[in-house]
Amino acid sequence: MKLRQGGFIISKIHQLSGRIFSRKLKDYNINDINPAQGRILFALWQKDNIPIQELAKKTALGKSTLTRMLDKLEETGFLLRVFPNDDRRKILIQLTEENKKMKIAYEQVSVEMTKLYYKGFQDSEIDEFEKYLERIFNNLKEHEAE
Amino acid sequence: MKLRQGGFIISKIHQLSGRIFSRKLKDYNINDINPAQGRILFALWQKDNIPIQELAKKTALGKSTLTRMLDKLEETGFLLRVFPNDDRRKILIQLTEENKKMKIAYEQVSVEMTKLYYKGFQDSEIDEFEKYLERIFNNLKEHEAE
DNA sequence: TGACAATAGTACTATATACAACTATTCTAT
DNA sequence: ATAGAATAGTTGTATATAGTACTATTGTCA
Repeated sequence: MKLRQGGFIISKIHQLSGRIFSRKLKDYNINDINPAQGRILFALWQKDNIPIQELAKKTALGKSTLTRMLDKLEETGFLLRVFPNDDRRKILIQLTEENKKMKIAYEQVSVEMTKLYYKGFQDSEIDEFEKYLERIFNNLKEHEAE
Repeated sequence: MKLRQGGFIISKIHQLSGRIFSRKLKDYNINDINPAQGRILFALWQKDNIPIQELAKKTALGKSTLTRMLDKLEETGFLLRVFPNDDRRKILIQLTEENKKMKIAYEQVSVEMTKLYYKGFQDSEIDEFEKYLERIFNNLKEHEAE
């Protein structure tokens, strides 16, 4: 079989882009958000009012990581823990109004990042690429679920 | 502009696959190799006798991370630091015979991982996907170099 | 209906990784 | 020929993230 190194390259991209991203955040004076928190917010902006367990799946972060990061985001006032009546084991995470400024700045950085990422790509290529990524992610998720 | 989340998914894949990979390593009783060390060896298997700086680029790990991981890999006997005469700032990293057993086992796990990753992919799709990855990695590297 | 399994979240602790500051060496431009 | 810039690597310290063990709650099936 041919030598495949997709995973190797993905790790490298993750690490390199993480460093670039956090430098960009600093340039925008966003100092109180780390990568994990960014991912949490990003997931919540798409849909909030969800339990921690679901957030863990959407961000691919560990539960224990979630707990800590949510603590901090709650302290900063970006979100709330809400206790539903139907199942008192669960906790729902709700965004507050507070995070809207953050969202705007953060998304600006994301756009810059995306431009850098996909420099020289045509839209159709990006579409195709991201479809591949989804397929891989699903493969891994299925494996985890077993 | 359309919402792009390539970076977001890549981070998730990185994290998820990291966890799966390290569990697999455990199953094969490879306990003394962490992700960074795996990446270092993987890079060295392709070409050794290179300075640390170059390894940093090839693995996208930080210099200081390299120092520490190389210490451990040297302790375990998987590699040597060699001091060239022409430039005494440099140190070359050389593999020892010792790591061959490790290499075989590690590559077996890699193959399993790759199968999982690319489940349902045709060879041509993998080729295309990995080309995209390389392009993105190069975009980021260029940006770093500036 | 009650014992035991499953699920949700948290706390403790260990590990992975990086940044910034440092030493040693080499390059460069006058 | 030498002062200052650049490069290679290391060390001290800070942060990110996860695994495991724990508590509380809910589901299940004899």
